[in-house]
Amino acid sequence: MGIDLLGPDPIYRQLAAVIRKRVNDGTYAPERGPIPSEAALCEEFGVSRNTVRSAVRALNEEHVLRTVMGRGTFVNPIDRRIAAVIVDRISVGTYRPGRALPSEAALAKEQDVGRDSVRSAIARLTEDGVLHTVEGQGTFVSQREDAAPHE
Amino acid sequence: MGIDLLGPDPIYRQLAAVIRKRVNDGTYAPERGPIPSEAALCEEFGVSRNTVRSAVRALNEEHVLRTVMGRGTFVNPIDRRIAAVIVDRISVGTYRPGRALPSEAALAKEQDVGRDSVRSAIARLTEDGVLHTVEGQGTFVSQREDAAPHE
DNA sequence: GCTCATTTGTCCGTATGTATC
DNA sequence: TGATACATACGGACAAATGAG
Repeated sequence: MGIDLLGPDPIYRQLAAVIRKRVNDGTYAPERGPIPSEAALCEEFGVSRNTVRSAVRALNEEHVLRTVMGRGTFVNPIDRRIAAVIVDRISVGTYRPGRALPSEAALAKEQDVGRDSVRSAIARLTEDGVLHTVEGQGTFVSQREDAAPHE
Repeated sequence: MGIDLLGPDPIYRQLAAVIRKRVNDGTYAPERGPIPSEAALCEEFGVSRNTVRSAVRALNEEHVLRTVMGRGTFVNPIDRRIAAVIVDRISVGTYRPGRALPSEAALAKEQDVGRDSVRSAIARLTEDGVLHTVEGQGTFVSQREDAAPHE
C-alpha cells in the first residue's frame, strides 16, 4: 500500500493509486472538503511536490479529483465523475451519436462503482440532452448536443 | 518576438508561439531534420528543459511538431499536419460522418496555410477512405472509417 | 478596501534512468 | 561505446487565486 521507490512503476503512478484507493474507501470524500494539500501529501509520502502534482494531475484527468487554484483539490462526487467520463468518451468518439451506451452494469463494473451512481450520471446527462432513453431498447447518445461540461 | 518574463502569458506558451513562427517562416522545416534539442532551446531562450518540453508538447498536440523518443522533434509536413487536424476533428465530433467539410479556402485561412496544402491533405484522407468527394457538391466525412493515424 | 496565510500554478536547476542512433 | 534525447524525480523559488480577519 506504500510507495516502492525501486519498483518499475513511476512513483507518481503509485501515489495516484494510493489516493484513488482512499477515495474509494471514503477516506477522502466530497463532503469532507479538500483532500490534503500538496505540501501535506509531500510530507506524508516523502516525495517532492512535483511528484505529488503529477499524481493529482493524473487523477484530475480521470475526473476522480477536481483541482481549483487557490482553494484545493476535491473529490468529484461519483455520479459526476461517471458523467464526466461519459462526456469525455463521447467527445473522443468512443461513444457515438445514435449508438447505444454500454449497459449500466457494464459501466458500473468497469468504473468500479455502484449501479446507482451510473444511473444517476445517466439521469444528469439525459436532463442535459446529451443522452436519451428509448423504451425497452436502452440509452443512446443524442445527436448534436455540444457536450457541455457539467457546471 | 522574444520571451516576456513578466507578461501574463506562461513562458511555455510564448515559446510555443516563437517556435510556431519559425516553422511558418521556414527556419525550422521537415527537410532540415530535427529542430534544435531541448538543451539548445534552453540555452537560446534561457528557460528550463521542463518549460521547453511544455512548449513542444503543446505544438505536438497541434500536430505542428512530432516528437520521437530518442530521436528528436521534427516539423510535421504541412499537408500531414492539416490531415491530422481534420482526423482529430472527426474523432472529437467537430466534423461528422455524412457532413460536408468546410471549404478548402476556409480551412486554409483558419490554419494559415496555402490551399494547396489543404488540397493535399484532403487527397491523402480521401485515399485512406476517411473523406470522399461528391461531384459538384463538396467533400464529405465518410462513414465508419476508423480514423487511422497517418503512418 | 486591505493584509495575511494557505493553496495551487509556473518555472528553474539538477540528477538519474532509459531509448535510439 | 558514446552522444543525443526523452521520462521521471528532486528541491527550491516566486506568482496568482482564494478566503479569513
